[in-house]
Amino acid sequence: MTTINTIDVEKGSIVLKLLGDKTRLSIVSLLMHDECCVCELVEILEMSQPSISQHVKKLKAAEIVKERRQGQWIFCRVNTESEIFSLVKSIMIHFPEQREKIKDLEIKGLRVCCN
Amino acid sequence: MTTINTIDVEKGSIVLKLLGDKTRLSIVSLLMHDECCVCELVEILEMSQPSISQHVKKLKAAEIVKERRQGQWIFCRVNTESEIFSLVKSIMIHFPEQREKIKDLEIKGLRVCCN
DNA sequence: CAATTATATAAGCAAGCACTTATATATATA
DNA sequence: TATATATATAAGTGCTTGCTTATATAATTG
Repeated sequence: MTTINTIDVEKGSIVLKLLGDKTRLSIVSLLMHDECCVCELVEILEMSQPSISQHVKKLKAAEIVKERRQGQWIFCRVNTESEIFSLVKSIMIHFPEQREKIKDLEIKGLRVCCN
Repeated sequence: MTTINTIDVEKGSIVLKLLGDKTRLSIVSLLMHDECCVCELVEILEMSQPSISQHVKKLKAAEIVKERRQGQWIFCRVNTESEIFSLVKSIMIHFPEQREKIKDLEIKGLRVCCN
């Protein structure tokens, strides 16, 4: 029998509250399979840059996502080293993949990492 | 390869937002292994009756929990028939079991279903 | 160095939320 | 039928949240 490391309710509820927002859930869903920079998220989600920036900041604070700077861009990805990653992963498998959204960006020539 | 029925972001974020509250997360965690009536939740969580009642109402509206009236008591349990149950289950396995909380109630003679 | 592009931050605001207190409803029982 | 117990609901309140606009910072490029 396999056992899972449990997360305490206090910490877990913070993660769930953060993922309980459509925009943030979409961001994490996008990042599950690809690295994305903030400007790509702005493009895909059709939201203002400050709004996306604030959401990413919250996700980072909760260790749900990680950032990496490359030149003027900040690339975001899911923080797979975090204590809460197993919870995040368990949740995200229930949502549709977003690969096409990123494919669409590539087709439009708006994908940053293609430069 | 096994596939999972996906949930749309709109619907899923509602579930996550609801579970993103410490009290509601505790309620669902308690209900994962036992049926409980509202007054037992009030006792265990040490919160006011209206507050618990309002939380349960929200969980019911989102089809996370179900109710069953027996006399003057309303017994709550997790709605395992719901479309979103697989998501709920995936989440709840990450939190510690709450069986002892209910055992404690039994010891104190406050368990309703023992009557 | 000036202009451009990407991102972050600050301040303000309207909506949502979780509680409270007071009261209503529903069932059980003497 | 009156009282007690369980639960629901309504209204009020302060805190939180997600956006907006404006501005700051940081890296790039001509």
